[in-house]
Parts: sequence; structure tokens; C-alpha cells
Amino acid sequence: MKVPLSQAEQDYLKAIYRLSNRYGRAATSQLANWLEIKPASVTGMLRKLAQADPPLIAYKKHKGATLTPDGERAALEMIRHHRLIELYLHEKLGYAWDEVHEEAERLEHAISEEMEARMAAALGHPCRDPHGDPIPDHNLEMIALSEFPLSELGPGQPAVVRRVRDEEPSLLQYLDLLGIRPSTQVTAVAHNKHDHTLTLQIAGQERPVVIPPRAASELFVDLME
Amino acid sequence: MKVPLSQAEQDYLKAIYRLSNRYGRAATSQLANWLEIKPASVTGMLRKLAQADPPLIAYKKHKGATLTPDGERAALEMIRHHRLIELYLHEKLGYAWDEVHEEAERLEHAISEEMEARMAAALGHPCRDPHGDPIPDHNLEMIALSEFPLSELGPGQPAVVRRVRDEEPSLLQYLDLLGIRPSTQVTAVAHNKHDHTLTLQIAGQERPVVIPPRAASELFVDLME
DNA sequence: TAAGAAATTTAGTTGTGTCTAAATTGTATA
DNA sequence: TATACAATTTAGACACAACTAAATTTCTTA
Repeated sequence: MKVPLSQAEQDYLKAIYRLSNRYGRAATSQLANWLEIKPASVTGMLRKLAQADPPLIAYKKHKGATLTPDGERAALEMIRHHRLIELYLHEKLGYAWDEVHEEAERLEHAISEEMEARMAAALGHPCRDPHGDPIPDHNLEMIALSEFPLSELGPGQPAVVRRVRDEEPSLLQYLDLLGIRPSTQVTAVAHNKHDHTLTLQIAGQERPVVIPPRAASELFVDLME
Repeated sequence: MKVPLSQAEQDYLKAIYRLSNRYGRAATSQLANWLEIKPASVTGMLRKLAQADPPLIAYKKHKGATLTPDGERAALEMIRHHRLIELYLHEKLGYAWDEVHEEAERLEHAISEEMEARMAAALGHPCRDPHGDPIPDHNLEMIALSEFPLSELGPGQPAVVRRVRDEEPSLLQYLDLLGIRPSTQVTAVAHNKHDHTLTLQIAGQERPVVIPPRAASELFVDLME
């Protein structure tokens, strides 16, 4: 019976995609927390998404939700919109990388497939957004990722920052200030076992900087050959 | 208590702006017809908009609605968004002029003031959209218009097309086919009193064309000095 | 100016997506 | 394994913006 999805439904599917990628499934309370609504409200929507025709999620009471192939397609469609828009705003309209998320969050629901295609073409069919997040291609396929958390980088290993898995403006501004963004070259100097901070040498800079654990686990890097 | 307007409210205000500009006020049934909802549904929204704080419309039962200064400001804000987006899609993303309206209709509600400003700057602070409709400036002031309907153009008078006051793709495609768009130079050859068609000579073309009344009253022109 | 037609409003209903409060289920541990 | 705590679901309510059907008001014209 394929009916267009509401913005709320699309937001749920995106959130389930994100949480089930990280944790295998999306729990009611995690969704409530991420979407900033009450757990009781989530239950109703999960039942609705599970009983849709075709079903968009697999849902068992008290067991959380995972996406069906149909649900995943819908989620990836929104993610493609979101990331293309972020890059477009950054490249074509001069937005800073900490300003693009909020705008994209609203626009992703409003653009047509036509506009998606035209933006993708104008950007040369890119595969990363300004934070380094991969952009699903036209068929919603995502490139394979080799990067891993900066917090797991061995001391002395040179690496390239690929991705910041966070949209919070304050964190992004802070990283910008330090001179860390996708493509920045870095080397771990030392891990502090007590407070889990990381001392990091940034290529082209005099002195190492200390990275708080929050940032170190949200930054993803690739080893340099 | 100034709360952000819903998309439905913004659409009502835009419709009231358009209708009261043409007819002095917006009647319930005109609004219902334009917005494609039932008259009964309009009544409730008009009461709500009139009782908002601050009031956005002046509304007397059975007398239709007009915008208050606050309501007009909100309407012009959406109109500025809409027309900037139309021009942006046309100029920067290669949309044809009959494709921009539908996309802008959704995007106008989703863009921020920041994005409005950046698009306006990228376009050089334009004052007309692809159909020739005036774009309110940053302070929501609109340029004075001197154009008048093509249907009132005297025979033999050379004129310039300024504006097509319609968004219907089929009409726009038809005009495009004839070679009529803003800035096209034309001369009226004759008005047919019986079927109200207009015979029109288009500059640079061999033979005159016959314009149906629907098009002649939606096309606006300026006299050439 | 009275009757019929047209426009508008009222009253009551629906579907969405949220909420609170209370009941239930699952999990961890003592 | 009993129990206490946390997570989840159920039940019932609400705001919004639409709807239908019926009542009312206004307009037109004979």
C-alpha cells in the first residue's frame, strides 16, 4: 500500500538505522533519548512502523527494533539527502561545517529526488560529507569504511583523520580551532590510562594537544601507509 | 506570545495575501478553493489566525479576511523564500521555469533566515524570480510595479513581457514553446472581441501567434518608450 | 420583499503524534 | 530464587488540522 512517509516516521527510521548500526538494535529508551520524546510515545510508533505495509521495522515487545530492507532503504534515502545537503551548503553556500547539520535536518524531508540528483551532479557525485560521513550513492550503496576510532590509534602511528561522527556545533568548533578536520594528519603521542585523554601531535603544528575522550572516540582515522 | 507558525498557517497567510491583493479581501470559499480544502476547515483556521497573539488577520464572520501588518510580514517572508528558491533552482541548479514552483512550495517552509540570506547573496540580491514576480527585499519591501496585463495592451504598441502571474507547468511550457518569457518583446496585432483571444507579434519571429485569454490576462507587460 | 440559491458557520468526527500516569515485564543481585 | 529496580508497554488524554453533515446567514432576483 506504499504511502509517503511522514517526517516523524522518517526521523524514527533514521534513528533506528543509527542505533542499530552501533548497538545491533534500537531500544525504546535509546530512541526516546535520541529523538527527545518520551519512551511511551516511541512504543506506539514502533508498533505502527512494524505493522505498516510493507513493514519497515522488525519489532518484538521489550526487544527493540531493527530495520527491514524497506525500512533501511527509506532511512538511507534520508541519510543521502542529509549528507548531500550538508556538503552542498558547505561547498556552494559557504556554510561552516558546524552550521550545516541543523539546516540539513529540516531540508532533508523537503527536497525531491530531482533536487537530490541535481545537487549530487553539481557536487560531482561526492562520497563524503563535510564531517567525512559517507554519502550513499544513487542506489543507496555506501562505500566500505576502513577507518577506526582515534582512541584506538597506537602511539607513534601516523594517521589521517577521515571522519567526525558527531554533529554537535561546540565539538566541531573546538576541533576546527585545534586544526582537526577530515584529511588532517596526526600521530598519537600517548594515551593517559587514568582520564582516558589522548595526547596528539597534529602535522604542521609545534606542540602536541590533549584530546578529551569524548572527542577521541568520535574521531575516526585511517593509518597512513 | 509569538510562537513559530505551522506550515498550514503559513500557507493560509500566503493565500490570504494573494487573494486580498487581487480582490481586496480573501473569502472563505476562495481560500478553500485555492488551498484545496473544504470551506468548513477554513473557518476554523481563520478564527485561530484572528485570535492569535499578535493577531495575524482581521476577520469578520461572512466578510472574509485581510492581513494585519504582522500577518503581512509573515506572508511576505514566505513569498521572499519562495521566489528566492525558485530563482536559485533556475540559476544554480538548472531547473526549467515550469519546474521550480512545486519544489519551492515545500522548501520555503524549511529554510532558515541564514540560508535565505546566503541564497540572496549568491544570486546578487535579485528583485525578480524566473516568472518575473518581484522578490521582496531583506526588509520585505517590494519594488513598485509598472506592468499591466497583456490583454490591455493597445494594438501597434510595442511592449516587453515582465511577468507571468501563474505557476501552472502546462501554461509555462506552452509560453516557452511560443518563445514568450520575461524580457521578450511583443506587439499586439489585434484583439478578437468575440473569443477574447489576442493576436501577438513576437519580436524576431516571422508570423504572429494567437494567445488565448487565459494567457493574455496572466501575462504582464511594460510599454517600451 | 420574499424565496431560492449560494456561501458560511457550527457541531461533531477522524487520524497523527505527542503526553502523563499506572501497570507490567525483564534483569541483576543479594 | 526472591526481590527490587529499570525498562517498557498500556490506557487514556490532548492539540492540531483536516473532514462530513446540518444549520444558518447573506445575496440575488423575480
